[in-house]
Amino acid sequence: MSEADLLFKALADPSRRKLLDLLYAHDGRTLGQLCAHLSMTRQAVTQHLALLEGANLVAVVWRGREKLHFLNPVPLQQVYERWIRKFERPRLAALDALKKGLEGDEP
Amino acid sequence: MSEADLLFKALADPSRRKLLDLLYAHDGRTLGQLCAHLSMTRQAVTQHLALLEGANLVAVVWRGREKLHFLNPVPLQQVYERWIRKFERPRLAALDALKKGLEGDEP
DNA sequence: TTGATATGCAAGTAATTACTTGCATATAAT
DNA sequence: ATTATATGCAAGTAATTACTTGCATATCAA
Repeated sequence: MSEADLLFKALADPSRRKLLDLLYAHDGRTLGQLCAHLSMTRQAVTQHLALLEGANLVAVVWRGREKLHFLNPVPLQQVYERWIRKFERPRLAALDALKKGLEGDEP
Repeated sequence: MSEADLLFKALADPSRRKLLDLLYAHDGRTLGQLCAHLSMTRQAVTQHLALLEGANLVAVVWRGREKLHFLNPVPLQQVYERWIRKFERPRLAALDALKKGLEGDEP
């Protein structure tokens, strides 16, 4: 699976986006701390986090028996480069023209 | 379903992202033209496009029996505002510190 | 008006995804 | 040592998603 696929799939779920927000608000949380904010089992959260790790959006450090989670914003920058910046503005002129009834193929 | 949910779900599928790319390369294509680039049935493509429309990423205009598809980049800008800009850089300092063995909770 | 083209609608199947339950292991606290 | 805490692993279920097949409708061309 491509890097972009992993990324977009990771972002596709509201719970996973919430996890990113939680880490944004306070980086380095343990699994247990993250679980406290979501109403699902610890396992479910673990699986969401695994996906985020797979997309390289979250990095992990063990401290004793605790697993600390850190946000990695780099892949999001790549989304911007590939998917946002590229699509910036100019568009929709053609649509407007059509809607105004020009309806043609010719200039 | 929230607007953001629709958006991220729409972007989660590679075929749908390909459709956006196709429209970026050449806006205003018909359904048939789009189908020619994907190896799945017309119905499948229709369903993908419906999702993109639902996320407001694609707008449609009928010309006779043809359905023309246009890219709308505005929602992508919103993704940027909410999900990229916000997460810009500073991060990961805490992680680096930990990895270097400071391992502490205190400043 | 007949036939071909462009598309829609609806129900079904197959694959994937989100989430759970149950048990196991390792670190920490007493 | 014993118990409690923090987490992992694995298999199962339920829901969702991607895609198909079959038939219907509307526009265009001859």
